[in-house]
Amino acid sequence: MPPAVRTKSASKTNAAATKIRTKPFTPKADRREEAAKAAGAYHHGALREALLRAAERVLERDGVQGLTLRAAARDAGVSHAAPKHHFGDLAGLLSELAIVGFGRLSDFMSAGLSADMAARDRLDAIGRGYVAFAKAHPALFLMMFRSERLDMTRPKLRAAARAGLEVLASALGPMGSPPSEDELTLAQAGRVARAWSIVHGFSMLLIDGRWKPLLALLPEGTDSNALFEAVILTRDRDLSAPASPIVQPL
Amino acid sequence: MPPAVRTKSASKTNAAATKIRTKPFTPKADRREEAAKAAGAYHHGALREALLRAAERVLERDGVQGLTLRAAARDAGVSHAAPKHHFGDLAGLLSELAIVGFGRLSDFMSAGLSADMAARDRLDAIGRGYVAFAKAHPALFLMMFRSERLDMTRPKLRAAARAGLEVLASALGPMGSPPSEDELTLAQAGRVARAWSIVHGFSMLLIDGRWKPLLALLPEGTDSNALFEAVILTRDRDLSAPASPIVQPL
DNA sequence: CGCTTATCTTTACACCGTCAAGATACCCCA
DNA sequence: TGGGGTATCTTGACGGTGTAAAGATAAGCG
Repeated sequence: MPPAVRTKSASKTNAAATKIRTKPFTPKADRREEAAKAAGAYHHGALREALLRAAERVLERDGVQGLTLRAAARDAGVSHAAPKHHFGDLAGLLSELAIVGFGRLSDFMSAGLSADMAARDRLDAIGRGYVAFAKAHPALFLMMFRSERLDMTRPKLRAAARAGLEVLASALGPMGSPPSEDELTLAQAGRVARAWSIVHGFSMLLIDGRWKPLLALLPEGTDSNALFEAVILTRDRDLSAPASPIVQPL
Repeated sequence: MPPAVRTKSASKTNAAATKIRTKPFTPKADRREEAAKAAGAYHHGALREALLRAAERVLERDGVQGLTLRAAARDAGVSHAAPKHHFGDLAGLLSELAIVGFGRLSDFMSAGLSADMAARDRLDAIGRGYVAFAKAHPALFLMMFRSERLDMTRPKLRAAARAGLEVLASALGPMGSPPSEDELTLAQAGRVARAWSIVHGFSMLLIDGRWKPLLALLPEGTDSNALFEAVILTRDRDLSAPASPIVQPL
């Protein structure tokens, strides 16, 4: 990897570099850790949460490549091996962060919903929320869908990832009840998969900058939001599904 | 990073580890480099192409995480810094590999086409090719859409990436001529973006294993191909576009 | 034949993840 | 009240990585 910019707070432990000292390390309590930490204590007290916040800061600052265990530890003001006790390894830290990310994604998806919306308006709103989340937190979004760096065996992560899918499916019809207790028709699954593919593919390509050539062919000033609205407008005409308002209020 | 498995060919230079030797290194010509290399020569002769092939082998063997400059050099049987001269840095190697990947993706997309197909059949065939490529070369596909590891300023890479988009767009109507010379209506762009989003999102989620929870709810034995066919079946009914057979034969 | 240049190796450095050992502080129970 | 056990955090080490610089070799060409 390239030297990984290290945008700030690099020279933090080299001041007074005497090796002999009574208190080891003196972790420089000026690092803003709200009040959860006991102001310079050897034991941090809330290092786990502090590391998660630090990891997210690093993610937003340096992107998905810049988020390393050591960078998160650095940003939290602790030693490079401190995360080990709380997260085990890098996949552990990323997985925990991905869990909170999926929660936030669900919030974005249901943010534009109101109880009196028609079924397809609900779907549109959820899709807009999905893309808005990807746009607001691109690095976090990418990280959430990089299975090779996550630990997908963690039940809480699997559950969090599945919850997002269910928010989406909830707008397309009853997805737990109809034929048998928990069997889906292929047509139902196709609609869910289509909806998810559209919003996910659009988001991925947006983050990766792949819409730029297309936007360049459009009238001056057309942005990605307008493009996504155009995608929505060319929607399926045949919601031949029940389309009944069985959708639970959410 | 974890020790990066290093599946084979690890003990290759430690035999006869005498530091004094007339011929340095003796790169062990048994590495199969077809005939392009002069059998153990100091100068490889075709190292650039050999490194690209080696990189692709590593990619298929160890995934997108396992592909490093040193791993590619190892697999090609040269020293770890050898790629520098040909590719500059890691982004250079990955970019060159991505270029051949985009070419192959285009081949997959047009593989199922025939001249007498209706417009929407062409679109379906192209989409199936897109997903088939992602399934056949998942690691390469992922790498092609990881802009942070690529060098998107390279004109050849930009052109290669754009070519894929144009194959897709060619099935949706004339995308270079209609209103002005090179302006697109928002509706046209919306159809292109929708089609690309669907196949790309489906592929990404497929590689990442995100369809498993959905497939588990479907009748026993339903695989991802069936799911994608279901996605296609719930297609747009309104191809209100010209739908004329202006599409060039390709 | 000898010089120039392209190609490849060697060495070195900073950063990475992870492990093992040690230091410290908290907690709980005697 | 104190003391031991344990959770937490630091230190140091190892092999991995990308990449820069310097040296060695071969190829090409006058």
